[in-house]
Amino acid sequence: MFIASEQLEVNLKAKLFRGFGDPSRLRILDALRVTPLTVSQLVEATDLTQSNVSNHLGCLKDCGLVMSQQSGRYVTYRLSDDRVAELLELSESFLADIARGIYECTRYDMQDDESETTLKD
Amino acid sequence: MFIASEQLEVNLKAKLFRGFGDPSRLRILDALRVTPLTVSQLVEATDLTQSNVSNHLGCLKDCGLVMSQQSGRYVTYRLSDDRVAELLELSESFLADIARGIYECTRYDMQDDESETTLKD
DNA sequence: TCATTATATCATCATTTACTGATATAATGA
DNA sequence: TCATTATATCAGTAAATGATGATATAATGA
Repeated sequence: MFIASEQLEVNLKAKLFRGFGDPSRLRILDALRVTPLTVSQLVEATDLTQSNVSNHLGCLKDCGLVMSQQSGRYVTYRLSDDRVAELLELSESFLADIARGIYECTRYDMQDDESETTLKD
Repeated sequence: MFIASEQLEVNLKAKLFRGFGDPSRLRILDALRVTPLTVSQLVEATDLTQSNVSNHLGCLKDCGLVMSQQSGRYVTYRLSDDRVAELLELSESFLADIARGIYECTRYDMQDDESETTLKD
């Protein structure tokens, strides 16, 4: 049995991470790390279609990763919090080391092309 | 046009975040934050089925979030890096503030039951 | 050797997700 | 008002994903 609020928290956290879990959305977020941008600027920056960008922005907003501000017919999106960028940075630092580890560390057992991380005993 | 290595990096990052992007996997990771555990201990800790846990562990390993160590017929899983826990902590801190913000900040425009984060202008 | 135990893998099904193209909404300027 | 522009939404489709039950593998102890 699980406490309802724990369930809720875990679901919310999963939703948050799923916001980051798509290459197109990561490209949108990467663009917004530099500066706030309108939808059409994001379309240009990412080479995605307009409807695709709008849909992803909806998802990102729903996950709380971005916020939007309308002025005239433009809607400008920005990261909603410094920790969004921090999460991206931390993941990049982690990935860099994972990649390094896979090539440097002989205790890692690589098989196939997948990045296996089995620790030999 | 996108540089191939950028594409690869973004795909890898998306894969990493998708590892966190499921409630069952988050519960597994939460359990492993405290201490390394065998598969059967994880089954008990999470109330998931054995095959479900094994499948999720495969996913987590593939994403580089956990590593495994076999001893006898037991396989013990642990978080692969401190930054896995750090990413979880950062997301929790973020979610806590998002939730607080939604209730406290009158500049946020809530509609429906969704956690809207539209900034009024 | 044989039965048991721990874990992994596989096929299947239902659900979710991402993308596309078309259309709707709504602000602007002529 | 009308045409244009910026953005959002929607239906349809293809692909990915998570859960389940059954089965495979492989280590252990009798």
